[in-house]
Amino acid sequence: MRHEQVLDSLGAAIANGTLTPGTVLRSEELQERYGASRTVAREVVRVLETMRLTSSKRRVGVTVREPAEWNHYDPRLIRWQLDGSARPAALATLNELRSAIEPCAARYAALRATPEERGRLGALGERLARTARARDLSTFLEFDIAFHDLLLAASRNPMFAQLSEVVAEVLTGRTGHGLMPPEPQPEAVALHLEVAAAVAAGDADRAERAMRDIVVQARDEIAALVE
Amino acid sequence: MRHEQVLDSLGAAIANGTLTPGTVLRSEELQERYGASRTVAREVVRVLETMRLTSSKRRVGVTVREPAEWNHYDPRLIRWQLDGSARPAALATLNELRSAIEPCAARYAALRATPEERGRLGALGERLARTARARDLSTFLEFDIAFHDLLLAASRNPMFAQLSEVVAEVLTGRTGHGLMPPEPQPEAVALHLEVAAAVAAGDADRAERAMRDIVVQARDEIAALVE
DNA sequence: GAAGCTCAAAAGTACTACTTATTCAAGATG
DNA sequence: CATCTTGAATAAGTAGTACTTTTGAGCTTC
Repeated sequence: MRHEQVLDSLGAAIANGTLTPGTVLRSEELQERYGASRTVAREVVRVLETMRLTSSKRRVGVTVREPAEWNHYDPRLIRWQLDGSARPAALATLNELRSAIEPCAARYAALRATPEERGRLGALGERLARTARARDLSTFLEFDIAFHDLLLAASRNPMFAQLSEVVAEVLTGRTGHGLMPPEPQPEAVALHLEVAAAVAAGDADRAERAMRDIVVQARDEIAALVE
Repeated sequence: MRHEQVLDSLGAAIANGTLTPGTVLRSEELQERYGASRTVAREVVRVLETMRLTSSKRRVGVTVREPAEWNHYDPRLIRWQLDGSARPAALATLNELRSAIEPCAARYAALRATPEERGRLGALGERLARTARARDLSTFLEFDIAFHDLLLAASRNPMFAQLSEVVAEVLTGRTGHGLMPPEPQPEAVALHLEVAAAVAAGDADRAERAMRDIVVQARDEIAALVE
């Protein structure tokens, strides 16, 4: 419990630049600052070290690394950035990642999904279309996330599958931030149905193309809002 | 030092399935097995926990998680898999990841690279072409890695940039495993030059297309060898 | 047989002592 | 005067002990 508190506090401080790269901390100093024991302080530093947020050297101390060295795929680091001042930049980065992965994931899903997954994907597409017509934005988002989550899982690539949280974050971040049109766009819904159909048919090229259209649309949408 | 030894040993055992998911370890047991102190054992477990390879619960012990839950982007886990029996599967997964990311990275590099980077990319392309003509496969690989590394960095997306090690691993894995033709393919070289030219010109679509052709070629090459 | 209580097991936390590596500087040596 | 050696101080690494908290399992009781 103490461990997590200290870790979150220190990690967030580093992730958001309160502690700038090159800053040196001594472990004794950390114990005092957070009123934690040596054990807790050491283990927290170990964790930060495995995330490559810091590096420890004898006789020097714990130094904060450059952002370029961080392990940017660590879920915790992503969370710290999204919850802090770096949120807009983090969302942009994650959106780019998502737009790179998903078309490829759709391709492999078309090749590897189980019959059951193909069925569920179609069903989700249908429900998506229905909630879109009803203009129920919050359940639309829910089904949208479920759709992309299932697709990533069906790609049978663990590294793709692991990005489901990232995709969920990007999708909710978009609606939550008032960056979405008041109702789901008909073309987007049609493209989701197209992806589901292509996966059902095992047509990799078609699935990839349709998903690429989806992420390109999202990309342009965001780019337009940055203007 | 002790810490790293124990971590590598235990981590590799989990990553390669010697310790199957669901296995329960007690920390005291680990101390004995590796002859390490309580401190070392605890910190190793902490690290494995942050990599989501294990989960610790009071009164139960340290249980090995399902592979689906692991943090597959952790460089250490990637290494353990590549160095173990899971190597072929890991290389396939990483190759898919790489083929998804690089076209997108090329796009953003075309939009965001510094003038200096654009120049260096062109120079690397030239050197690539020269070593290809000379059929110097090992220095060709070296420049190939440098080319992709620079491109990923120039994308200005930290999550893309971080995959440079992965790309390097995939490229060397391909040549090292005797999976490459005895000499670099002329089309691949031409495509690299095309990417460099598109980036230099700031033509995002063209850069993305050329890079997609490169990774598709690599994908088909590997798919053909699996047959 | 279900609800609740007790006990023990195992991780979590705290603290102390000792070891090792590394920096910095003073002093020796050329 | 420059350079190399040596040594002391420092801060992380490792080891070990003691205590706390949680929780699963068996037992009791109604």
